[in-house]
Amino acid sequence: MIGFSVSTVSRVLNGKSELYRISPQTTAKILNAADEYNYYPNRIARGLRLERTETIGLIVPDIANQFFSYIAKTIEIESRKYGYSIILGDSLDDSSTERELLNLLAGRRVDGIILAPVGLSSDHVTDIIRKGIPVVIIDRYLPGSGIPYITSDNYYGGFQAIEYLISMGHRTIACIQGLNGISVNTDRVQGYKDALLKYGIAVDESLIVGNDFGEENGYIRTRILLSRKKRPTAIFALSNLISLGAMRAIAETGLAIPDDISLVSFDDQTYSALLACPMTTVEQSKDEMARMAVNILLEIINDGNKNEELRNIMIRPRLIVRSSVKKI
Amino acid sequence: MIGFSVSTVSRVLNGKSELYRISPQTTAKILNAADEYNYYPNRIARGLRLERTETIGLIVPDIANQFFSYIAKTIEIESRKYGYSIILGDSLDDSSTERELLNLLAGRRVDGIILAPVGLSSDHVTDIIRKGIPVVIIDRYLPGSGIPYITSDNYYGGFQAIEYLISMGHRTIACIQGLNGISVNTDRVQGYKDALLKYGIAVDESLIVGNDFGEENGYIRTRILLSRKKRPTAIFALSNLISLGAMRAIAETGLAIPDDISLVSFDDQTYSALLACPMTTVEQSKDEMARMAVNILLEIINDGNKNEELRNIMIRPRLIVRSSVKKI
DNA sequence: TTATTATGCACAAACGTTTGTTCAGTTTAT
DNA sequence: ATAAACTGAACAAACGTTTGTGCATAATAA
Repeated sequence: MIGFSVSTVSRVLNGKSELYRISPQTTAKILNAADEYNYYPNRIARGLRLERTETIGLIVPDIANQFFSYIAKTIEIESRKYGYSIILGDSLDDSSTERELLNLLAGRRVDGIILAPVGLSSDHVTDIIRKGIPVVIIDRYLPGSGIPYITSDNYYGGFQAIEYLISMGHRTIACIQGLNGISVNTDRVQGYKDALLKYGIAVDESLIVGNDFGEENGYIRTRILLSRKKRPTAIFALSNLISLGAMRAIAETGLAIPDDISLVSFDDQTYSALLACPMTTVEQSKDEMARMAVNILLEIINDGNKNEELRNIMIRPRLIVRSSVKKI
Repeated sequence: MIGFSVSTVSRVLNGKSELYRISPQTTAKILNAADEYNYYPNRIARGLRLERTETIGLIVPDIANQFFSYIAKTIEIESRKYGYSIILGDSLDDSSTERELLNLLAGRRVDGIILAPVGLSSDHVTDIIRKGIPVVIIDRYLPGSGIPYITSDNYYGGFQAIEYLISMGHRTIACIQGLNGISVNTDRVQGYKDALLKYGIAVDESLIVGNDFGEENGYIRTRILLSRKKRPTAIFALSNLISLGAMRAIAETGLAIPDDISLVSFDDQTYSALLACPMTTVEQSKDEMARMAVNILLEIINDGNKNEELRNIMIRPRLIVRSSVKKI
């Protein structure tokens, strides 16, 4: 650069001047020169030497889904505070793509991975962890895997929603599920069932339908539900996409919310309050989930996660009552 | 690994067996071993040696905005096809954050950057390009900078929207702008003005308000517009966020769309059709924009962008007529 | 049989950092 | 005046690849 050895420059730029007894004059000269030439160290070389890339992999099933894009935003901002960058992967709600992304990120030597998993199995995830790359899971958890997670208390959310519907006089409440078997879904459905039971309402399994968190599932299942002889008075949609589909189906059938049918949805969205009928939703604290994910992951990266109690977190969601439920 | 030198392994794994006369037996052995031990080359070391990280930086003003998250999704998927990963940066609609991110990405030695710029100036971008990192700009363009861009034909979109409003009998049409001075905004407003002029309607500058693409701007400006003595019969909102804010303001004022006031918005959204009043929007082809951005960037990365005509692209938007405009 | 060519792989340098160690030159203590 | 301790910076190895080159051994040609 300007006559000093690279080692000296490196130490100065890393703030280790006095640790290695670099004179203040030299330090100043190097700092100035770095500034003047707009010099930024090559992070690739740095990563190779340090075996640490200051990079976090983020895998979500659908970044275009506002639930995940909102989380991604907070994760990016929070990570950057600590010098970490985000490598983004969209698993397209597909297990094999998720697997591919995990390997890709491992090859890129990310320091850790935040994963919103798509499928039911956790083998490919534990494979990655065995390679020494810490993973924390958000949104869902993989029971029995021992992988740290941050999720909403979905049982509580489901329970609250149904309790509210019951308090509004509803007795025939349909539930349009997401992917069966994953924790998010199971817990919400369990909350649904337990709330019904608490008020002495028998669970009608035929009212629990669907197997996908997407819009199409919401649409199709609602069409079918609406064509039943004994039509439910309310629908509990387990995702924002499902509720979007449900709304489309309801509108196409010529019915109105909440007059003809009531609707409660999981996941509050920017537009929830502005819909044809402002929607009553179960709001998950995405910000908190994202921030905790980053902080726990960094803790594991840096300290190996001795802090056992930080491994599994459930955040209580909140019912936002608007006007998509009719009192009957 | 299994008795062969690293160089041999490298050549085999890169498919250069016959080029370097590695015997089929050796090739097979190495391939098997790599598979068995689940070996993936260290992309950091690779990046250092190759001076090519197969990584693309993506900077957007707000990844939680569906417009950008949708684009990000397509960019990620399209890039991955070619072996590239995405490093995501959210500039928070803030110029200095954008600058910081550009330097960060340069330090991380991304092979190229796709940028949806926030501000008016292009100096910090040309700095990056001078460092040898290709940049392509999406959504907007920076006039005079010579930086390749892919954008919607915003003039056309604005023109179409207003022409439609006029055909529905509207004469007093307000326009809530985004950030003044940037191309997206200027072009849309120019389309607005020229359409009015074409039909002999004088442009009333006091009807062109606002200076931000966010929801808050839409809200405030609409509140003010609605309180005018001579209330406009229609509002043209230059972004989806602005229209969300406008809707909130209209609802709070106790008015209804389209009976009391008509609304046309830029940017079609998943929920546009499902709003209180299904919204008439100017849809931008985000998919196409994203895919072209990736392909043009890769072309520049690989061939240095000899192909001059691919540097500046305008994609025609499409007016989707729903029911947020009343015939008067 | 000997010279030539072909075959199959290993060697070593380089990419740009970080960091333990070395080593002059200078100051302090005896 | 000499030995000891300190000061300030350079040297060199290492991180895991890729790739030009070298070098045996085997196959072919003369």
